[in-house]
Amino acid sequence: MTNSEIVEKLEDAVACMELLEYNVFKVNAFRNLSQHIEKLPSQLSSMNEEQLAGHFSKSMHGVLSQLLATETFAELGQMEEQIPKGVRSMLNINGLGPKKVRVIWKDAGIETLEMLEDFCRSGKLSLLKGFGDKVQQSILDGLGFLQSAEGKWLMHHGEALAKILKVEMETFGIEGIQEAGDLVTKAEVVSAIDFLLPLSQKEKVKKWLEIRPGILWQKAESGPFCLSALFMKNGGKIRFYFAGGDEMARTGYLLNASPGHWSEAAKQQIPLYSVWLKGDYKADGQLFQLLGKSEVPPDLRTGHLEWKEEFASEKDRLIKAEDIRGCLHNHSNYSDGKNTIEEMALRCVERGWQYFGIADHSKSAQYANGLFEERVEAQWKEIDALNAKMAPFRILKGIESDILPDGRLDYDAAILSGFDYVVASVHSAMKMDRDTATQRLIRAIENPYTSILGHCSGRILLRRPGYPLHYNKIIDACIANGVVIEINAHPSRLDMDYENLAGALEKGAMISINPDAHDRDGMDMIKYGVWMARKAGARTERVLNALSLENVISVLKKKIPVLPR
DNA sequence: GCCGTTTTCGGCCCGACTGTTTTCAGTCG
Repeated sequence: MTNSEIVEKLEDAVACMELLEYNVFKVNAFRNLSQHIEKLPSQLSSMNEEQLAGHFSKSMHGVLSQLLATETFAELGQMEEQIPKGVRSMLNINGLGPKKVRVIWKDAGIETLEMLEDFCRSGKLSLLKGFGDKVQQSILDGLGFLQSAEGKWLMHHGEALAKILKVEMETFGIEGIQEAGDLVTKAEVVSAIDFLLPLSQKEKVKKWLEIRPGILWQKAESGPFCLSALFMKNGGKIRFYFAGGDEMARTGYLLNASPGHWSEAAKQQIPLYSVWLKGDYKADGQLFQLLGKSEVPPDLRTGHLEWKEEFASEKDRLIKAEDIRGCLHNHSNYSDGKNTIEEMALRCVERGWQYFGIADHSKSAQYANGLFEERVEAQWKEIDALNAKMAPFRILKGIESDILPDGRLDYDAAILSGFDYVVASVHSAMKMDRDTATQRLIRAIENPYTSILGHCSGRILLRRPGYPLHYNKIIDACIANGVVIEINAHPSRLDMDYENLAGALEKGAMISINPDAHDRDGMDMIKYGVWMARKAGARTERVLNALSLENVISVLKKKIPVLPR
């Protein structure tokens, strides 16, 4: 069992305990344990009993030993028996916490999400004590969002699962496995894990599906060229497409392009469909030759860029992972990160980067151990000392300053002016309407100390939608005020989304691809931001952290060269 | 349940919003 699987189980336990009204401090002890394990650099499964006993208290050691041996623990099993699964799922609805869910469960006798939906639709929920029309509507909205997210994976989770499945299948003797679909087109989220295989492998895949625990082969939904299956843990789809030797490229192309790619081609009277269907080709490159077009890699088959006249000359100028020279939105153990500033910086040096910016949480974010003024100054001193030691590598002094509900930042000018740059982000009061939320962000953008607008919509993919915004106004304000737009590269955010980002780049905005790393490994997440920036059409010179240190500093001082596209 | 002790039990992070109340509980980040 991996640490993250253990954390999942502990979080399940926390949810159960809250629903069963356990002593809040016991619940917190489990929550703290879970957070502690999340931050551990090494896997618990690699520790022996003696080491475990040395690291954890007696009772927590007992829990962890059981988890490692049996993938669950006695108390969790007992709790799960007492609470219907549907009741536990209700905690995933935005705005519903353990107290309200308990009332829904115990007072109204609601045990499934379907029952909850009916109850809300009939207007009965708003009659319960402590509930009203707004809560009822917000639960209905939440249920809708939950349904739309059901059975999907964040990209890093989908990628990891696909990798495991591929290795298992290869070990089973299945050959010629290719990933396909969302994993290859690098979609925002993975709505199905798709594989493409030679037709000769179909019987072996069937045999593998018969014996693989946790995956349910859906025979009724399978056909001669596709086996469909359900990943039981999250209800997600896993599909195995098959093609005869000559048809691999044709089938692969069908799987590895988004609907927009086809519709935009049709709109522009490009004969993609007829060439795809009848053309004589064995690889994608030949297909594009037949079309007389420059080859479009799968991640750019979105319909946004690839059929434009200038694509052939532009595509090599799009940002690539190797163009990145540093990263600017990261957290250290000063706030809620796991590593020291030096550890984070050293990882950047290992990656061959020239600079690194620390942007810990600001004082409003006390839940994340945000920095009061005294600690900011202590951090600056530490950074100065590290810069003296690590030159010519450079650590920039940043902060992720909270945007307060009225649009002010949460430090005064005296402190803000001391940073090399300020990432302004929203972390609270996210239920604003479009006009109010837009005004709030614009006020923050107009703050003379704001350098980068962080994760602007506040969305968490598959968990909550962002607040609505007038994107045109936000983008115009960023350009007018020399504020760089972040693409938060964490696969749960990818915010600003690539479609709005494309509009921003068209207008001449500058972007920064920020991993929002909370530990050294978190910097790997930058690749997902690069993927999205490419879809948005970001050329290297429009990406702040692909610039040299000297140019980064000049941009952060608001000297952005506005280049026409 | 854990921690830190003045060793045997008291305290455990918190500010602010939202929707429901009519002064506050629940939720969130």
